[in-house]
Amino acid sequence: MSQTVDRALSILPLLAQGPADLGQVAESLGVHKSTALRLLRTLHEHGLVHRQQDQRYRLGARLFALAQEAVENLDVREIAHPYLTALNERIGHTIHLAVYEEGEVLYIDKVESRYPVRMYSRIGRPVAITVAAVAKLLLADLPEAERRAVAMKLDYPPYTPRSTPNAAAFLKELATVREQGWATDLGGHEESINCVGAPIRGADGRVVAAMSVSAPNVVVTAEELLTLLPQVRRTADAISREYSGTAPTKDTA
Amino acid sequence: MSQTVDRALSILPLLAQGPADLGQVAESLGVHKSTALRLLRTLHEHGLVHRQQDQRYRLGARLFALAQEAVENLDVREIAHPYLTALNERIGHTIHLAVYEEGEVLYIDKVESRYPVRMYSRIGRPVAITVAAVAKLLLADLPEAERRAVAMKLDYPPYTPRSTPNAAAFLKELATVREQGWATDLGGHEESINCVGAPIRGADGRVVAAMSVSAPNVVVTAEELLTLLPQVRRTADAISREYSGTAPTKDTA
DNA sequence: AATGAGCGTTGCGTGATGTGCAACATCCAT
DNA sequence: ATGGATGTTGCACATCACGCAACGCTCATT
Repeated sequence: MSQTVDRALSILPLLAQGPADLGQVAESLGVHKSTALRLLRTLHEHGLVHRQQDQRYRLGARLFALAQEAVENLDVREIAHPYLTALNERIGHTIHLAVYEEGEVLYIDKVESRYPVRMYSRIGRPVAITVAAVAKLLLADLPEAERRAVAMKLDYPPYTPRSTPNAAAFLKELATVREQGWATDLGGHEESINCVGAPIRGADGRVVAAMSVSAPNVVVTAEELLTLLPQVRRTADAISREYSGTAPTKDTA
Repeated sequence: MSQTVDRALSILPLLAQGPADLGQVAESLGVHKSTALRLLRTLHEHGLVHRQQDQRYRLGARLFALAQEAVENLDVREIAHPYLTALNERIGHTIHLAVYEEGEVLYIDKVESRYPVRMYSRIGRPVAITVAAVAKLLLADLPEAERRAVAMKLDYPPYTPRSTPNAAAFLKELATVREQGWATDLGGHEESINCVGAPIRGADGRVVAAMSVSAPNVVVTAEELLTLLPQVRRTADAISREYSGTAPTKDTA
């Protein structure tokens, strides 16, 4: 890996948190100001970084454009969206769509309870990977080796008493999820929130995305939420069929 | 400018056009394959590029996550404020900045006529949503469905004879505003006060905020106030550019 | 005004670091 | 089996990125 590029790219997440001046960037990277300046200039020339008139640096328009392209390349999202809104109109609760990439699980779409808007709320944020239903679905489908590797190097924050406590429990849960073909998160992230989720599969049977329905238990109990599971699975299957081409392929090749 | 970083960043727009394999990347950059490999690896480690099953490279979802995080941490108010005070110093009248949130329109900044001091008189308070210029601008940009839903469940208080009387009239007004890209409130809230406003847009073109200039018609007539429209729009556009990270400065090219 | 602190910027000598090469590893089609 | 196309590795060279130190600038303080 290239040191220079590595440093330059490390600036991006830094600036994503908010504007920063040259000194702050240099300090965060642990390099001399002149070095940071050169890196920032290069990023600036490519439009990834923008300089506001107080001279502080921010992420630039080019990065937003690239992000747009990147998400357009995730064609699962495009295909799934109408199904998600349709399901949302029937059952009303919040619906998430997530993908696994490079050790992370990311929300790539969200349909808010009630309104079909607010699409850009928490989309893009990494998921609470050890507890979320969608995360379990995505990780459960990884090859044994990678699954173990990922599970081992995760942290297991005790969000609630029902959070997944450690790697062993997580792997066991993943095995269950893998077998039954659906997943839940019953108060594992926030005490009062329950989720049920189902996988979306590509033509080769591999899980390419996962969707879930979330609701606070003041609105529906966990048991009631589970009665929605068939609808969630049917929706996920419908998306899978369209994504992998119209033919309702069954067996994993 | 750093050559290595420059080359690495040049890969991103390349991949934005679609997936590419190592050879194609190397050729496009005019470098040896091994060099391209190292750059791609570094990008990969930062999650900016993703390797799909056929080993070709494409843009990574991390880009999306970064952009998302960046916009969440962006503060329109902070960015807009210097522009608002600058405009205020030129034209003197009261200037408002407002955003839409959860069915409401809220003032988030205000520069008082005459004094460039920030007065937190009504900041944070909901706007007279059926008549204010900023409210029209913000609601006009909502998706059709939500716009109708909001318009329907609003009250239409007859502040003055010129107030918006009902949902139908309001929706018609919103259509006009949407089309022309600016809005007015001519005595719709208080008989003697007129406003002209313009939208502030984010990188994706969506309206993230709206600004307006207000003046009592004992100081300037409605016609005179309208002559300020170009300045208001220019200011709003400048804020939009700054907000979305579009570089206004051009020198070394 | 004068002083100084803080910040961004510049030019430069040094050597760490990125570079291309060539050989190797895989895979697939012939 | 054989060849070609593609991704990967290790290495010697010199390019290119590094930190330093000095400069210019703005702003606040005296």
